Amino acid sequence: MGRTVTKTVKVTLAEVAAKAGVSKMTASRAFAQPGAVRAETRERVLAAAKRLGYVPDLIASAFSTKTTKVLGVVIPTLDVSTFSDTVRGISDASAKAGYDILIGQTKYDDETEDRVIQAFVGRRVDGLLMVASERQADMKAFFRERDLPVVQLWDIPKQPIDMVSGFLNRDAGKLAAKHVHAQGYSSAAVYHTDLYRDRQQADGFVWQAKKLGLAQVEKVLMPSLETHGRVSEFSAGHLVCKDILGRTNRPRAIYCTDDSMAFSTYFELIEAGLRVPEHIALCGFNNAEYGQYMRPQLTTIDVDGYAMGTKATEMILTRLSGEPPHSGTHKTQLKLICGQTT
Amino acid sequence: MGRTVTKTVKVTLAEVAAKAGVSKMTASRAFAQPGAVRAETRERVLAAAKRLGYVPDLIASAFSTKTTKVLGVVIPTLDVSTFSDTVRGISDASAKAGYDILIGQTKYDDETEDRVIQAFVGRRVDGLLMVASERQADMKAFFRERDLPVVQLWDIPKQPIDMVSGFLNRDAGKLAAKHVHAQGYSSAAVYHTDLYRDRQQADGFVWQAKKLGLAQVEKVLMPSLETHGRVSEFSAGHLVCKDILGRTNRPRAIYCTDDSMAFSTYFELIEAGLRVPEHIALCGFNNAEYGQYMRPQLTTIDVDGYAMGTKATEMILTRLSGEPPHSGTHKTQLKLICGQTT
DNA sequence: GATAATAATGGTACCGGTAACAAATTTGCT
DNA sequence: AGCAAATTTGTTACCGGTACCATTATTATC
Repeated sequence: MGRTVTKTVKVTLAEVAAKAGVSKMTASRAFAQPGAVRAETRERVLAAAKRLGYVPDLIASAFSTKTTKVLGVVIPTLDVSTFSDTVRGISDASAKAGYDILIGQTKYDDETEDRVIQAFVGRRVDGLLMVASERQADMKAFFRERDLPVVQLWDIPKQPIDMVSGFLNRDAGKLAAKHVHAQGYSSAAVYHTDLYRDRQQADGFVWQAKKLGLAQVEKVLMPSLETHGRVSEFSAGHLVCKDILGRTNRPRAIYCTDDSMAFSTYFELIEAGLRVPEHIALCGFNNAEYGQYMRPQLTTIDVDGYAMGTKATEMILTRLSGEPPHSGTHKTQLKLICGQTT
Repeated sequence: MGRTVTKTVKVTLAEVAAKAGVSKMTASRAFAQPGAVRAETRERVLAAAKRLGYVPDLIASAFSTKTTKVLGVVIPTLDVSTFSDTVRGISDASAKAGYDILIGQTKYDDETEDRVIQAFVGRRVDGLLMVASERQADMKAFFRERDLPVVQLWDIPKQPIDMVSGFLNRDAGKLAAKHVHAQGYSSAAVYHTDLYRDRQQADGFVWQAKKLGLAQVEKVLMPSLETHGRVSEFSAGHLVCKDILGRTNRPRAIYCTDDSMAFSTYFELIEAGLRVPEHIALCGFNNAEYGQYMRPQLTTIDVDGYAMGTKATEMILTRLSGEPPHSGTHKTQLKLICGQTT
């Protein structure tokens, strides 16, 4: 009983065509344009393909058609859950349309970002979805020359590269401030990181709070939260609490530019003997799931990251289909989720 | 005033070569094998490339070399944070080696899984990293034929397809049971979902608990936690608590096969007037960050998902480099993190 | 039944790199 | 200087699909 080593190294379309007794071209059409081939012929080709275990070479196809059916997703980091819903939205929407996605991290580093973008362009992605970074104007020409559709996410830049699916981070800060004011708190502080988006939120918060006449408003920049190469805003809670306790006149309400920061701050405050919201009110950002299941439920700002992702993908796909997109900018709605911490 | 449309459609290597006054081949080598070209020539080529804005076509390169420098990552879902550390590990390790990653979701559906794998194979990925699913034996031949390295993650299947970077889910359950026993609790229950990995953990937990002589051990399967297409184990807390309260003889300790379940259960229990761990001890799984920053700190089992990802990637890369891999299976260490909920 | 219109199929070239080998140039050595 | 060895550069073919156009088979029309 001889062992049959099936070295089916790789089956090409030519072999399928030969087996089916048709030309390569007809075999190709049987897959790509089923309507352009007689039903009987098509079935013969498909049967042959199945029998031989043919898997079309998408690289060769991409090489020939100049279309990869791949989208590139550029995000700062996979560390935090901030972007996970967005990526999920992109993935779902892409999959539905038969596209695959390449994901690359910039690590908040310009050089790395360039490298990732360069790589994706080199891989001939059909479109690029990237979380907006501060430096974008100079890329505009680069993408336009290549006729590569781009959507920027998580911000609405003043000078967008191309399309946008995001929101104004200043608006998030403003929304938080409005809520703090509406709840009747007369002083507040916003704790934020050095990230562009967070700084924008902090600015918006202060601007709005002052406009509404809050007696005292502060903006507190957290030091770098990097611990052995990882950034975790959870670790900020300790610092936030320490800062608050160290103040002579404590803010009555605080806004943290991320739920993870608000979350850890909450427990630090409780441990320090302060009550939330009786002594200090607390508002986070991004509607993390844990915040909604903790008790008291965390007040936060919901960003529909999933919709932001699907919308962005749809914009790309619409552009690729040749139709003119309805609008180059899609604004994601922000929603304040009032929990029990304010 | 005529509008000058700069249609720099695409610069090819041939154009760069012409500009530099060398052959295509020499230009190619200037990039791929810098040592094989005279320094002066190389610089001339690189200068020409830069001047023309040349971006190498990685599709053409892949087509020619039969090597894409892309790895495929197949995970059940991007919904939950379970796999995010692993993906991050894969991404980091891949990027370091100059590889890019395609990510696809199976949605815990066999057909979808097949489609994703088929697509990745069609895209000629150099390697495949996939979270182990229950059905794998039949794929073995498929991948071997194509000489495609595969690593399965998050489990150590009895009949692995190829390489493995994971752990025995039964071991996680056992570890939890040992801890529960060591803490002196004499009865326990494990709450788990219908997922294969969770069932394995539950089995391990019961097995070990019984072996250690716990008076009473129960296994409780949670109903499907799907809500408008999304699975969230956070929503299980309510059910877990209700189940516990409904019992005549409550388990003294409970193990949830995911931190999100343990987390929401904790708050439900507290709200129901039970104290943790005085009335009921609680142990989760997967060392989610929020669990470590909440107070009381959640007892959990740490899986080094990041290392699992980097290790898996290294196994693939080693295989691709031609060296024989040290071992086909890498076992990720499990570690019990004792918080204050047990 | 003959011709025109339409549908189905086939032939050829090409996408942009690189492998493999050949040719030319430089270097080392007596 | 002269020749072998080593280095550098060039030539050709090819990877596996698909676009484009030519050809053949089928159907419709009078």
